[in-house]
Amino acid sequence: MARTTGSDGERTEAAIREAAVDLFARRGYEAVTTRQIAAAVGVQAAALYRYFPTKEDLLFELMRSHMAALIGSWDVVRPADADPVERLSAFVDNHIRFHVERRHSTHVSNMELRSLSKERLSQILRLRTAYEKELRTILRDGAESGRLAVDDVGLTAMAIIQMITGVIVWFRPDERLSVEEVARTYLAMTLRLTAADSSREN
Amino acid sequence: MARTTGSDGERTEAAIREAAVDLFARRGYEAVTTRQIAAAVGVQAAALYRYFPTKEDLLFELMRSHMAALIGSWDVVRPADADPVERLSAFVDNHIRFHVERRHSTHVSNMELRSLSKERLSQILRLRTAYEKELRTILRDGAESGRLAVDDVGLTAMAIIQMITGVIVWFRPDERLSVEEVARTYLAMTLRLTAADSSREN
DNA sequence: GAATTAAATGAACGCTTGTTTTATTAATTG
DNA sequence: CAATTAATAAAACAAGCGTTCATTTAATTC
Repeated sequence: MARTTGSDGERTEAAIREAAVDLFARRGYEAVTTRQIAAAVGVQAAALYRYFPTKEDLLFELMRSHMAALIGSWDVVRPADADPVERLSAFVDNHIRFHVERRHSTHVSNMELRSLSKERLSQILRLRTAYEKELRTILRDGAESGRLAVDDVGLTAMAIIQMITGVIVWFRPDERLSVEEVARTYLAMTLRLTAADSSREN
Repeated sequence: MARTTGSDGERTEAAIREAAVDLFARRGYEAVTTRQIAAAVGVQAAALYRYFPTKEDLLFELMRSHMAALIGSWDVVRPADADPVERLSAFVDNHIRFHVERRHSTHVSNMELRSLSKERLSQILRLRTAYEKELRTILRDGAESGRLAVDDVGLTAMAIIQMITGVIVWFRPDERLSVEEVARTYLAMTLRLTAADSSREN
């Protein structure tokens, strides 16, 4: 056999991405073989190389598109000139929803960084830093205007990011909690954590 | 050559553990080869098998002893019959200090769970659950006595654990912050997060 | 309908993996 | 000092790895 009936490049590539995200998230990049990915797609391992030059290229592309999607999703909902409390609320809400919907993808992007080459690692980290800077800016504005209590902007930003990203470790939809409830509870914790003063005075 | 002058089983085993923790933490269990561990110790790969039956046995033992040490360290400082706020403070403080001192070990225990067999995975998870239960108990007591504001005990426990464990991701000693400062700041955030009422009334 | 392009196969490559076996030397014991 | 045990080296093992190559078939184009 060679080319199979009904085969389509675009569909195959999409299937490879999905299978790879799923397997990488579940078993880890290093533990997954190209033959396992191919088997999940329903092709031979050699077929993968039509779409991605190497296994690492595949990993990198998954991470790159994940980070781009994360930044893009924040760009859509980001309040233009709102006060810090409102911006912080929007950030947390968007972050939680995005991560719950993309658990596997997030897992890969957070856990498999060490499998990237130096150059590609710093490329992904640059995207991550850009995203985290959004939160730091909100916290700084909040601290300066007195609407938020922030001892240390960098430390608080990391603490909040860790807390709200951690949702993917334990949360599974279809259980006792809905995404809405989880997002609301995390938002409440974040606002208490920053002692958010919700009385407007601008 | 065979046995080398000055060779000592206990020292070799300890060196294997240290080298393995370090390499597993840096590059990931699957990416590290037995030959790399052996090279870091200064022996041949076959020598490892005098001390650990398989590579997975080595990983498991590192995780098991890490979790045992964590639980043991809490046992030492745990306040017997103190009020919830004081117990929560002690828990966070101990957790931060332990994890900062054992970054590599924590990394391995948190990230390499999927490389364990089913049986061993549940053994480690049982230890982890026992540890986390301590926090949940504190939060429940605090909620019932009105000293802590906790919407959802399980969710809050996970959020706090994620936040205070996340310190190992970014914190490096010898930088602008000391362990004491970091522990203090995280404690302050935790207490605000739970809206801890520090006015005693028992 | 022939020529071309796209999509995939199947076999093979060189290399590395975790592990086992065997032999050898150092330290300890009686 | 002889016998035994502990600690290692060295070499080999089969299995599996990511990747390449030549080839074949399906779909498209002219």
